Amino acid sequence: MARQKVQDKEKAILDAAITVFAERGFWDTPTSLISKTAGIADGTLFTYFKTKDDLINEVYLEIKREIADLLMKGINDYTTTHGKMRHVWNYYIAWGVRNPIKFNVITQIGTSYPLSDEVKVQAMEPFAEIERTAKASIAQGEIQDYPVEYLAALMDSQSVLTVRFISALGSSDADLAKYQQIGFDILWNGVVAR
Amino acid sequence: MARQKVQDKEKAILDAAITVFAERGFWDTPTSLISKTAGIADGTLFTYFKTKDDLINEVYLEIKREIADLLMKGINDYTTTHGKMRHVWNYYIAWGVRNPIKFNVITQIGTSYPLSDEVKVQAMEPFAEIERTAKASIAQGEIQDYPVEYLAALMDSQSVLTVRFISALGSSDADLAKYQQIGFDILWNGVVAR
Amino acid sequence: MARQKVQDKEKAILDAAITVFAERGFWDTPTSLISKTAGIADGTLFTYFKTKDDLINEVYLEIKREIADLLMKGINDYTTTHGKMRHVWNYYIAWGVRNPIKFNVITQIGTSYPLSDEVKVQAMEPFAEIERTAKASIAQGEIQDYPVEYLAALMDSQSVLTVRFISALGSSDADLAKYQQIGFDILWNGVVAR
Amino acid sequence: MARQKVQDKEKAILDAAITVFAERGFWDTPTSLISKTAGIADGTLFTYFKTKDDLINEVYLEIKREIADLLMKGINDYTTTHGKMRHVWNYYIAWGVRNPIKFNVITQIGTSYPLSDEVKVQAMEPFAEIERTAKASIAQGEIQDYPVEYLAALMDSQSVLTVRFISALGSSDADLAKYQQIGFDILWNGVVAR
DNA sequence: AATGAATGAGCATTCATTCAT
DNA sequence: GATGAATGAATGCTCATTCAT
Repeated sequence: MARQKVQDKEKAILDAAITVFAERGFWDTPTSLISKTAGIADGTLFTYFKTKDDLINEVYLEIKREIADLLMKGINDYTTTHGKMRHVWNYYIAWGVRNPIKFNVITQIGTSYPLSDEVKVQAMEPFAEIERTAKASIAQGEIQDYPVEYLAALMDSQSVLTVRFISALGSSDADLAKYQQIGFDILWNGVVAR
Repeated sequence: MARQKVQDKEKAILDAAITVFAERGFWDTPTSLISKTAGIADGTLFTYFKTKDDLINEVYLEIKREIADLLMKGINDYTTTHGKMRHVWNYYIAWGVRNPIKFNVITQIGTSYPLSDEVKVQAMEPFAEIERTAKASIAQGEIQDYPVEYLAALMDSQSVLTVRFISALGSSDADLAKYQQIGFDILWNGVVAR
Repeated sequence: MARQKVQDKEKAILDAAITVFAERGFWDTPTSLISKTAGIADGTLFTYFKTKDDLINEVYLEIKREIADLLMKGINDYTTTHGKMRHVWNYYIAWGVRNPIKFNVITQIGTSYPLSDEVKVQAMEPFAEIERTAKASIAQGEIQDYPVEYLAALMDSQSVLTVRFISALGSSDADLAKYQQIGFDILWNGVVAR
Repeated sequence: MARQKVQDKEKAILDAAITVFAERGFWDTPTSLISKTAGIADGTLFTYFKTKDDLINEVYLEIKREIADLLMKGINDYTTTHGKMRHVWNYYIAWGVRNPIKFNVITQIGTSYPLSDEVKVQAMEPFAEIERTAKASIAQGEIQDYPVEYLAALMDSQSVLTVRFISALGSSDADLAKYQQIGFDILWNGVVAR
């Protein structure tokens, strides 16, 4: 038996990519720098990812999955829409602030890289639960009857902004807590029916 | 006369850059394509912009200035905070929907290009008036006492999202009007004191 | 038994190489494709052929040997020079037309690959009988007194051309017969003493 | 006015390519070696030839044109088919023997490179006159009624072989004269009606 | 012996920038 | 100032070969 493709190595490449992408932006990052950072030979990268494009898509998916796992984990401990959304909001903001590198990388890729449609779809899937919750809430007249897609996009964009804001302030626990609160209040007050 | 010609050429380069950046993303756009689109020789571009980086920064500033001019123009026709903000909001959304090329270019540059600090500062300046308005409003207890910088960032991110949303729907006048309304309502309800 | 297996594998590699060389030209054929076609692992190829160069040389020899076996087999059924040459000519042309893949591969290698001298010599050996026949014929005054090496080369080049010509026409039996005849007539009339 | 593309430089690249192609075969020749040999920067090669493929096709055409010019020049000094063909034969053989490098390169490219159809057609054009002569001769019953395409191919392949043979012998004037004679005699006797 | 992951030199091509004209 | 040919470093990816398993 020859050496087997090791998951460790794939992971190492992904991690290296995330690190250097965060530092220099992926447009400016040669694959050779990723290999070097991962501690492997230039050619080896391509046994794990057929092209640089594949690697970027995979980096994106990997991080999205990590986020989804985190956010969906405790979500059913809550029964109210407010509770569920608050949970998602808080965890996402906290994750973003605590993982600034990964956070930068997904937002960067998301906004300025032509991801494959397949990947886009896969990246959305895990968040379906949130949309379901929102729809139910609208149906009950709890939150206003705005198109859910707009609300989803809104929540996403506002969370990104909030993470960036906290990061710019220095990512202290106090700021995290403060803007988790402010951000969510604005969002909720903005959409709740009254 | 000669002066005129020169300014024309600079403008031509800037316009060409915006066009091709929108089409292919600026990371993927060689300066030679910009020159060609502008109808000038490859080398000439560099007598107007010392480096490609300078050009990108200038493109960004140029568009930001255009937006600022537009938004600030009629702002003092309104006396209330609500009126002023609504005016800014509506004009910005409409401008974005009607100028998708320029809109894409600034958001693209803004999120994935390392702009010089100087340019970032210059780009903010024209929007100072809005911040002043917001501060006054907070002082009067009209809108809640949240940090203005956060509010400014919020308004910005939400408007970008809204433009994108309308564009994705096809940019009809009806959608424009609808989401101008929804978006502003959510924003205002989110921050207003009650 | 194990011996058998080994020989089978070497044969499998050679066959695979011929197939893919014919399809894509050997300059454009990675050894990995040969391994894959042969149903073995990349590394295994190199236990049978030390380098790609060795493999190419061996492919060449293998095919040359096959041709030699075929041509020399019935040659002594004929007693006249004309009969012997006609036999060789006809069989070679027919073999080339019926085995276009192998035919292409040897001509391709022969004209554009730097074969080792040793291989060149080995490839010639089996055709010695033909040269002997020609020499005898010259001695008897049957064919003209031209250097045999030139005659041998002539016969070779003309047969290659003839095979290619028939192949280009579609390799029908009628064309095969027709150009076997024409080609040989020209050749024989060209060299026969009168 | 900027520096203009100089014909000298294009010529220098073509010459360099021919030289190194002859030495190592074009499959094994990196463009960087051609540039170096031509005394230009790596990138410059691509301002004259868009791709390596273009360069190879152009090298082929260039040499074919040179040959055509040479062969067609004095051809109409002769009135008989025999005279015309002899002229073409002699000049071609002599050119090949005196220009072994170029000669190797065209035969190499011709037999093992997938030339564009357009180039193949262009390369044939100048030799149309020869085919016309052959056809006329057949019509008069001077040479046998074999398909002209076959005859053309035959003449070509036999001349290549003859050049190679003379070259292998050392390219002396004596050998040149001797095999010009032998080769043509065989060819003519092979096809002439009797 | 067989496997196939690992290696890293090598390659065609691109492109921002320079500079002779 | 304008031009566009020249430059050469940089890049994504390939592939013959090695070698740990």
